Amino acid sequence: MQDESYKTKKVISIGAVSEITGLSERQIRYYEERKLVFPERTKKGTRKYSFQDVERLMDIINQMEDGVQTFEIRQELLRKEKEKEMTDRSVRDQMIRGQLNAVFGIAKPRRYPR
Amino acid sequence: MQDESYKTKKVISIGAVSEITGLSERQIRYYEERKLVFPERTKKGTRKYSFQDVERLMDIINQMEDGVQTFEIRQELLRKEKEKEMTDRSVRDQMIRGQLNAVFGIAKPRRYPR
DNA sequence: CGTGTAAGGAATTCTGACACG
DNA sequence: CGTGTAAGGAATTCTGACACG
Repeated sequence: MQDESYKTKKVISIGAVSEITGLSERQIRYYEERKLVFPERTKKGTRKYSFQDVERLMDIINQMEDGVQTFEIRQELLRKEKEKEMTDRSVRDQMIRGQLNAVFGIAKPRRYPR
Repeated sequence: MQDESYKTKKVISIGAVSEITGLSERQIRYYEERKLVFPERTKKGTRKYSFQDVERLMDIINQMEDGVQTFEIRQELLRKEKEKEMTDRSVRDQMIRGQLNAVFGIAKPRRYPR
C-alpha cells in the first residue's frame, strides 16, 4: 500500500499539464492561488506537477463544470483532509492498543474510566 | 497486464530527467543519438520522456559503469526486441490455434505436414 | 469570480561545432 | 568514444497588472 512513486513524483511542467488537461496555464496557476493544487518548485522557480496533481485537476474541471466555485472546492478539500486525519488517528490508536494488549495481556479499553 | 499509463506517458522534460538520473543533458542527448532512448517531441521540438525512459537511462548508467560501449548496449537492445517479437508471434499463433481448435475441434498441430 | 492578455525578464531547450583523448 | 563547453536562437515559464463581467 502506498508508494506508487510514478504517480506522486513531481516532474511535469505546467505546459505539459496544460496539454494533458486542456486547461490554460492561467487556469492552472489560478487554481494554485486558490489552494486547490500544490505543485513543487525547482530551484529556479518553475512549477512541477505529479500525475496525481493532474488527476486532481481533472476532478476540479468536473466540479467547475457543475458550477462549483473554487471556494467550495477548497472547503471540500479541507473537509476530506480532516476526515483522513481522524481515520489515521484511530488507526494509530488501534495499533497502540494492540501493542499494549500484546505486552500486558487482555486489557479492554474502558470508554468511561473509573 | 499493460497500460500503466503513468509509466509510459512522455511528459518529463530533459531538465527533470537530468535531475532524476544525475546524467548531464549532453549525455542524455548523446544516448538518444546512439539510439538507446526514444523521447517524443512536442510541436516545438522539446524532448519529452516517460518514467520508463528514465528507468532505461538508469540501466544504461549501470552498463556504462561496467565499461559497456553504447554500440554494445544498442546491440543488446536490438537482440531483446527480436526476442520479444518471437515471443509475441508464438503467443499469437497459440491463440489462433486455440480458436481453430474451439471451432473445428481437436486438430493437433502437425509440425511436418503430410 | 474566473480567465484572457500584453509586458519584460529569467530560465530552458535546441542544434551544430570545436575540443580532448 | 563519450562528454564538456561556448554560441545564438527559439520556446517556456514567471510575476504583477489591467480588463471584463
